[in-house]
Amino acid sequence: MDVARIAGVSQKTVSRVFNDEPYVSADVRRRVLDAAEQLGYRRNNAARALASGRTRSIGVVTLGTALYGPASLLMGVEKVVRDTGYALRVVNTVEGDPAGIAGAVNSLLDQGVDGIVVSEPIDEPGSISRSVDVPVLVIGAPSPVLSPTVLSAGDGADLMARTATEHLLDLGHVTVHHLAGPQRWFAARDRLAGWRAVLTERGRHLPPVVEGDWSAASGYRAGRELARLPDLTAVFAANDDMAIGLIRALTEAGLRVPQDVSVVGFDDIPVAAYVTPPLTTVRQPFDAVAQEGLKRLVHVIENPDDDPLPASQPPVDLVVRASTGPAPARRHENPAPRGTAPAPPDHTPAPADGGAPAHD
Amino acid sequence: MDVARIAGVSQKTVSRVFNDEPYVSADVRRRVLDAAEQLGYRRNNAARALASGRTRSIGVVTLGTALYGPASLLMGVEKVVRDTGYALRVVNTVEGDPAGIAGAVNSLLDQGVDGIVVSEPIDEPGSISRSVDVPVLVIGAPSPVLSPTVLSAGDGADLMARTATEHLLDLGHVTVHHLAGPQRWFAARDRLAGWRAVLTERGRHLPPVVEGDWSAASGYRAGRELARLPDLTAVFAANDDMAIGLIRALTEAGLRVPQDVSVVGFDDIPVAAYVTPPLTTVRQPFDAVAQEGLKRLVHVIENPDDDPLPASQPPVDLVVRASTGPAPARRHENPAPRGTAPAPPDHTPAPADGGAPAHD
DNA sequence: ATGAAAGCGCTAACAG
DNA sequence: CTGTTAGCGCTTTCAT
Repeated sequence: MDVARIAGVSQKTVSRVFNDEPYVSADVRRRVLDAAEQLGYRRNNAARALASGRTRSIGVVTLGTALYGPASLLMGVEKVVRDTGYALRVVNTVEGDPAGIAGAVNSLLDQGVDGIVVSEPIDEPGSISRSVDVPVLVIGAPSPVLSPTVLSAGDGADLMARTATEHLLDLGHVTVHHLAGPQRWFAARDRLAGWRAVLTERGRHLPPVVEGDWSAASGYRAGRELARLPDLTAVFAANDDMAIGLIRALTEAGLRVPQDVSVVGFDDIPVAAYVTPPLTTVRQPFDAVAQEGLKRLVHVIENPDDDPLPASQPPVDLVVRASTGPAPARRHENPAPRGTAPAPPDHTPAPADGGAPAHD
Repeated sequence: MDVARIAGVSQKTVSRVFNDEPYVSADVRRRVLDAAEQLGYRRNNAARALASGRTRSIGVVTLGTALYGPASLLMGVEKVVRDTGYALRVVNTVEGDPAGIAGAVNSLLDQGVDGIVVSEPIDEPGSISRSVDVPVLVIGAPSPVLSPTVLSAGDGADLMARTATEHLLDLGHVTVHHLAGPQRWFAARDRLAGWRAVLTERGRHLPPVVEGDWSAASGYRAGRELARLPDLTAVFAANDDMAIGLIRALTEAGLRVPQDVSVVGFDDIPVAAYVTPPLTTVRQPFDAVAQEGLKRLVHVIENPDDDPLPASQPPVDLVVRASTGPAPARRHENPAPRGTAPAPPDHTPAPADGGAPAHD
């Protein structure tokens, strides 16, 4: 190593300097740093990885979509990974890819990573638990792989769904319909489960579930169906995009939101406060989830023998805007003609703020 | 190497098998593969990289946002990188990070990559051209780094902006206002340039530019200002999120879209067809751009001596929906009271479809 | 068609 | 505080 020669020290000493190890005199450190600077020296990661057995990188398996949720999670993960000094390797799983999660995890293992993050995996039929030997953090799902250390994060979805449903019930709606996400996604299943639990607990009628694919287009299609239901007064949509498509379809069918039908979304995407009407929704704490999960993953990687750090539940954040309001007066017993505005019953509270965004 | 021993061959032969090199008899190949399978052998990438000097990985520098544009680009890049057998390393540049692009590129170089993709860089003051020794693909901007081989892709923004502006002018609007993106972004500057060029060419008045930060919230704020302008009849917004916030503000101010003011967005985000009114916008060909750019980057990496593959311009895709319509009759000379519906002049074409999504 | 020897650039383990 | 000796698992180069 040339740096060592120029600085007049051994290779090992150079190594010590660059790894911030103790026991290097200030003088020697200076000389090494100068020599390195002068030579434009940059240490070779491949060699480091080979010699030490650690790659100092973390792999993440994501869905190949630009959907707000997964994308936010990925950005959150990247930030923490970088902050902790690791490098990030990314592999997508494509829906319909036979290899699925297992294939993605495998390719990460081939590349060499010290830990793996599986973000919002979907339930691939073929992806049976392969066992891996590095710690794994699974976000928003039960673990699809076997590993000596499996951490999980972001599993508050069902509680958030409960809150959304309860909000609607508390406004006086007799029951709440659900526009679900694709049931191959755990995230979609959890939201459905939370919704169902609340309705069941309160002894409410469980209307049939309509399933979308997360897109506004699918929400629109579902909305055309739902608009025909005479007892429809409240819908909990599994994400904001579908809620927006749904609202468009309802509006076109002559139903007013929220006077005739209330709609709650999920995620709080950036435009949610600015669509018409501004969307009541449950904000997902993507950054917090990513950050906390990664901290724990890195801790396990670097202290394999310690007890894993405890997980914490982020608080549920229901953002009430203008797409939800009190149930229309006995609409299900005495259906007013669609598109007509029944005078709001005077004992119910006024709808939430009708215009300006609730936050920013 | 155990595989070699069990298969009864030399280490080198195992290497040949795994690299699909010629001159291995079918029999030997079988034995090696069996032995590897049996041992659960997986070749060590660090050692490969160390010995060969190639890491078989490509690094990408992205903005740390979940914005639809950057996120779509990243997903497109991931797909091609995976398809070509490379691994993907991701580093974000955070706005305000002093290290900026240069820092991100540096960390990628430290990690070891065979090529670098810089996606939609912003104009960091301090990030003066560092010279790097691997090929670089820059998407949507002039190159922020010096490299023996610099490729570029996705620079059709200015043409797309022209098309959006022309669409508005062709509808009879006297001039077009522009709600710009943050001018530190090249993407924002290109769109502004395209808009300005058209207006100038046609000898139209150039109204002052309002600058947002890509968010719906900033579009909303801009909309409140713009709503006060008596001659406002058409706005070209630099992205869809801002267009949505803008429309909300205009609507709240009593202006109808498109009867009083026409709005064109940029990107064609998935909800664009479902907001009210459905948004006329310019669709960005993110996947095509990523795919074509990466193909060329990989080609350069693997055939350093060949001529680089030629770039191609994707066609501009203006999606006309319901947020644009004919200019109101002489609104600037004889301003109708805000919020009133002037009867549409009968010689003008009807606005585009008012409801159902144009595509899916 | 296959093998032997050398070495990529670093860190681990131990000496001094 | 600093140096020596090995060797990580592969590819390279040259033999055979």
